[in-house]
Amino acid sequence: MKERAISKRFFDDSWKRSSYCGYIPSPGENGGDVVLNGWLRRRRDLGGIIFIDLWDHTGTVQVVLGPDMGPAYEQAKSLRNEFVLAIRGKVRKRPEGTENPSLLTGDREVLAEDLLVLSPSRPLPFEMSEADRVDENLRLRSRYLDLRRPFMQNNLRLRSRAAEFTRSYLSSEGFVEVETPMLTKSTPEGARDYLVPARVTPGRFFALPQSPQIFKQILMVGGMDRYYQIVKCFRDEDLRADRQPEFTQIDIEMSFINEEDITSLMEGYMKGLFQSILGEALDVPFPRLSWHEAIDRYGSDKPDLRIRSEILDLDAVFSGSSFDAFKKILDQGGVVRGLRLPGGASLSRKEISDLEARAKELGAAGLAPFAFKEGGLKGPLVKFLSEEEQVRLIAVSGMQEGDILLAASGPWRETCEVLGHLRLETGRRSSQVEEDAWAFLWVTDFPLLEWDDDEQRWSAVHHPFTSPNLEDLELLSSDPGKVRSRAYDLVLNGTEVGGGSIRIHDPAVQQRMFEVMNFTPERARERFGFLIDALSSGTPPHGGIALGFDRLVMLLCGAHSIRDVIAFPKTQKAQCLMSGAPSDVDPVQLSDLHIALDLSEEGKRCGSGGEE
RNA sequence: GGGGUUGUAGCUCAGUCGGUUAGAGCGCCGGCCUGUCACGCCGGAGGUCGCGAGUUCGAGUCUCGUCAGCCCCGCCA
Repeated sequence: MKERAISKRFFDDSWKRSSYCGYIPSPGENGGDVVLNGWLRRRRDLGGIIFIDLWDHTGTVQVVLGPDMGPAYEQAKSLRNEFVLAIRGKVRKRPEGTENPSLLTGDREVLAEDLLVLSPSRPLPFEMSEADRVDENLRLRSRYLDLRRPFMQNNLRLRSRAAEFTRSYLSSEGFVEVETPMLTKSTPEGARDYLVPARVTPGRFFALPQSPQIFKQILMVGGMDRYYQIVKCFRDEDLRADRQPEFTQIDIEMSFINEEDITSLMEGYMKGLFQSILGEALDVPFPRLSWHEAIDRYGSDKPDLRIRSEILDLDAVFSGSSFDAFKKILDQGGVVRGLRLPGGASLSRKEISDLEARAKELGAAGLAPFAFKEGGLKGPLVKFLSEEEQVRLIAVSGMQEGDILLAASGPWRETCEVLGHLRLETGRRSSQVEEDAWAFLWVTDFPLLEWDDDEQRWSAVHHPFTSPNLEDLELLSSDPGKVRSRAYDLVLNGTEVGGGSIRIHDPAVQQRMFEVMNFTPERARERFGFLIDALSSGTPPHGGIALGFDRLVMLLCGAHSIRDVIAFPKTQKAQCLMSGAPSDVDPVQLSDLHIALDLSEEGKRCGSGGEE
């Protein structure tokens, strides 16, 4: 940047804007004198006259700088992109034939009379006009520029409006916003914690909350009745397009309620939110599926209902067939499931083998294609099916001429999930997705416990305070894997946007849970002692939900990553490319904390949504 | 931890079968231009081909490793 003299003029009241760039009064209305503040988005220097596009978050307006503006014209020649300017001038109608219909303010312009450069700009690492094509690496490093783009402006402003709606809705429903600690206690189960050491407590660590779960339950014990918070949560896990190491939840908990209270509250919330933000009228109540049905029909506990196709049960077709591999699996209690791809018979050999490779990557033993063409089934396994079985396969799958059916076999859940992934991926590729639909649904009746092979014990699918379905209480001893929980997830367009449960409020049931999970009383006490004490001190029946605010806003914005709705997101390696965090610290800071580093293995340098 | 993909000028990209001095558009710098709006015209500067090894007479190009971005599997109660 060139050396510039420090201007004797400064940003006094006379230079404060009288109008935003996008809201310039039309000359007919309230034309006349204006002061503008904004960024120089583009300049066109024609030699004797200079046009600049002055931008702020409301829009862009053309300013004309001519020799008749006096000494300031000389200065105007040195203006460059993204300089911050204050401009004094007069609004006028553009001369006939020079209107620009692609600009909202394109029928008018500001004839500059005076100009103050508030701040120059270095030549920038990328141009605003092509920022949507720029490498994300660079966007993140220069986030302040990225944020100046209309796309990011829109996303963050929409996010703000969504938060505002959330507060006002919950407040009107009698919820109290309570803040919970960020420096808190590490909890077992679940994601890896971010740990925080402190000088005054050497050798001990805080953990940043994975969610305020325990605190919100204690607030219920504390008689708060209805709590909410829009709150950051932290999980040290690997990232995805919809996961960040720190992410925001709308955290909710209510007393003296059951599942219906939560679902109707959320349906009212979503209806209001979509109406207020997008002007969309949602149909409520949302459909519900049990977890078992979701896996069985869609191969996912967060099915995207915008895709019509479902996974097909082919057990009956293959149980009598002479294909031994499938029969053997069926005899062992496994399943045969299929996925019909409309028009898929025209897939090339390579496309089919790619699908097979993907199925294997997802854990399937293989994938058997049955193409329906030239009036009959084609495929390597057709010869194992009798005429009658072929007819039945076509009938069961609803195949039409030109379709293909992909069959897989193995354990129920794994097989469904493999086909569930293929359903999504092929559905998206062949645009079977109803793009402008908002497909909400509730997934209920999750299993309460699952067997943890590593630790050789039952562990909570949701978390250890989730209430079992009281009808299944007996199974807790006899067949823990069969116990249904009172947990529920809210799914939108194949994204889990929220999840929660009715909690255990009976200390005896909680005790029973810990026993099944093989937590000794000592271990339970060490980890959750304060919660156990609280729950033994008069606990109202209670339950709640947490919504993944970033994911919800992402869907509202039509963005494809939550990074696009977070002002300062981190990369997949959980780095902040702008600030360079995390970074080395001064050895003195470490010694204050009594921390010694052992990086012999790792070398010197060096995963989030609505679930609670 | 694993699979895929990308990395060449400030940005977006091209670069043939491994072969002489690595190119284009935009941006930047200088000059010209009074109705442009992706202004136009003339000229110029600008390169650790992500990094490190290896193969070769010769590597942007081939091989191995490594770093970083993105997508995915595992993981995320």
